Amino acid sequence: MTEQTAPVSLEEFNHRLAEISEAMPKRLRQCAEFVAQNTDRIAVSTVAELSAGAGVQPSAFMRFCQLLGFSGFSEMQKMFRETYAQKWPDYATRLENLRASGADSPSALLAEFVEAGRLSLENLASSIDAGLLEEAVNVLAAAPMIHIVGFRRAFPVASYLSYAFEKMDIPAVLHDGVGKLNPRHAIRKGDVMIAITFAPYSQETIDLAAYARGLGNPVVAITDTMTSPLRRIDALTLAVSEVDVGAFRALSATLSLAISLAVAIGAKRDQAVQ
Amino acid sequence: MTEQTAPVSLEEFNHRLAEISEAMPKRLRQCAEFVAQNTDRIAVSTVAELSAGAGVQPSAFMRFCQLLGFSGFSEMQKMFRETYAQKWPDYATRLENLRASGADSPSALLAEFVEAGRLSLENLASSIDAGLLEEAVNVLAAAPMIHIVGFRRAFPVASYLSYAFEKMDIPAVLHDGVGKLNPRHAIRKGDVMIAITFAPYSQETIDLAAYARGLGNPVVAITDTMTSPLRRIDALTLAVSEVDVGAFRALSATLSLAISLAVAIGAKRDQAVQ
DNA sequence: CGATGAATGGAATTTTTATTCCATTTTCAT
DNA sequence: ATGAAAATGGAATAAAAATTCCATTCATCG
Repeated sequence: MTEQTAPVSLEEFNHRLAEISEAMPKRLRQCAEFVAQNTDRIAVSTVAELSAGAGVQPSAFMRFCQLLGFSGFSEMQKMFRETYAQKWPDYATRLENLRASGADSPSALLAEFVEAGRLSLENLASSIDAGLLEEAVNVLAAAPMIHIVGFRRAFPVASYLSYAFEKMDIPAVLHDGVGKLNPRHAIRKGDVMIAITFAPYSQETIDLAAYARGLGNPVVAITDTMTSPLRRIDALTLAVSEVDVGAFRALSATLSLAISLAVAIGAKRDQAVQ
Repeated sequence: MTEQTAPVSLEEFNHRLAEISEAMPKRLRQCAEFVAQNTDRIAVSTVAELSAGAGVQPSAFMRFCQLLGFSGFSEMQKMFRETYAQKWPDYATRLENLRASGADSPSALLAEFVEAGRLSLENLASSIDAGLLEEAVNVLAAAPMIHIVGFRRAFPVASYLSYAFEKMDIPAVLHDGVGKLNPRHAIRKGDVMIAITFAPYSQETIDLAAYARGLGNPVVAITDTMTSPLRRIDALTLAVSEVDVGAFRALSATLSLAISLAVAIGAKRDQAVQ
């Protein structure tokens, strides 16, 4: 009376999982959640390991397998082991495969961007000036209000920072240019600004940063080179260089820097409060 | 008196195998032969299966494992399973250590995020379904208009896509929720939507995607697991899992996927025009 | 052509892992 | 609140797999 369907492929499996995982009791949903996020481990793990990962008892995991239509864990694992061969190759091989799938196929492109991202991250880690970064964190952690500005390619970074600050209850405004309002009046003396811009530098960002600097406020710049125009206004400059793919440039390194900055500021503030 | 070396990586393993397989007795050479040709099965097979495949007795296979320097088959298999599995398990621990050792300086944090970003990119490369990706590109390249929706943590991704499409002169609208206008009327039959959301999934995104789907329009989802609610509305789901640092999660992999998608769409459209 | 030591096959044993069962707790409708 | 049904945890049991052991075979050398 248990089985209705027994998924025979990954797609079927995922489909079924999505289909029924809503209507599951707590523990079983935990299993679904964990499995969805760690599908690749099923083939090489034991019930004990997986159930521990999901934070449930082995017996619960067992029931989960049965709910999906398998007779038990072994049968489910068997399905994954059979489809395992393709997933096996390691990162390098896999990247090769993606590349090989046709010069300008989406997957080949993805492989390029992944590689570029990894290189950018490496660069970032080795080129960042720890002293400058720490100084920026200190200045920002002490700020009564943080203003964030960044347009065009820098806007995703700005909005991500804004999101992170909101999550951590750190007062921050994102100057997003909506409605072409003049945002300058929101900037008070003592506030700190994070200005983000890359070549070709957007004038609005530079202007706003210059204005803030004119008030004597500190400005932290996230930009692409040390010779960026933000340098001229004496901003605390954090330089990130992204490796590009053809004419395109991703944001992996920049965003990693941004999130680190945000979390470090959050940590610092918490310390200060205690 | 058994062990001399115990290989700890695939390279070491292959090396050792080549090194000693010359001087092996018949049955053990059969094992070596078979293993060299079916390395990928080791992680997911039993001694019985492998020995049968090699045409020898389980006990012979056992001796083969020991000759290679392992205590037995289990130890050898463990090596293969670990090589395969993604490396995040000890992440929480590492962060603990970081905190404990007082090394939660901004640069240490940055190092963590960089590492997490690199792992996420690796995972992305090895988990993406090339077929699905291509399908998504095809659907989007043919769209008269692309609608992009993503809030909160997904918003940077959405805005980045919007920027990329603008650069490439691809008609696209970013539904940014400004002014709480009801954006549904902008969606026409035949348009395609890119919906981006991560747990905890934002209702607005799901609703809008469901609405578009209700019109019969295709929806491409960028989300975190295969069990995401977007799956339910039968969206073309591209799953990306980001490795997180403590409670925080960057966007390296997601953005790389997004930019690849955008550029691939641009390329495809250019082709079509010519 | 034997004697000796390495190699082998297969069964016995041990260990690990999956699965079931049931007492207890939680949830929910009444 | 109260009882019925569903869900859960944990231990008991069954099954499967790994490992060892030893009698037998095979190759080698005097």
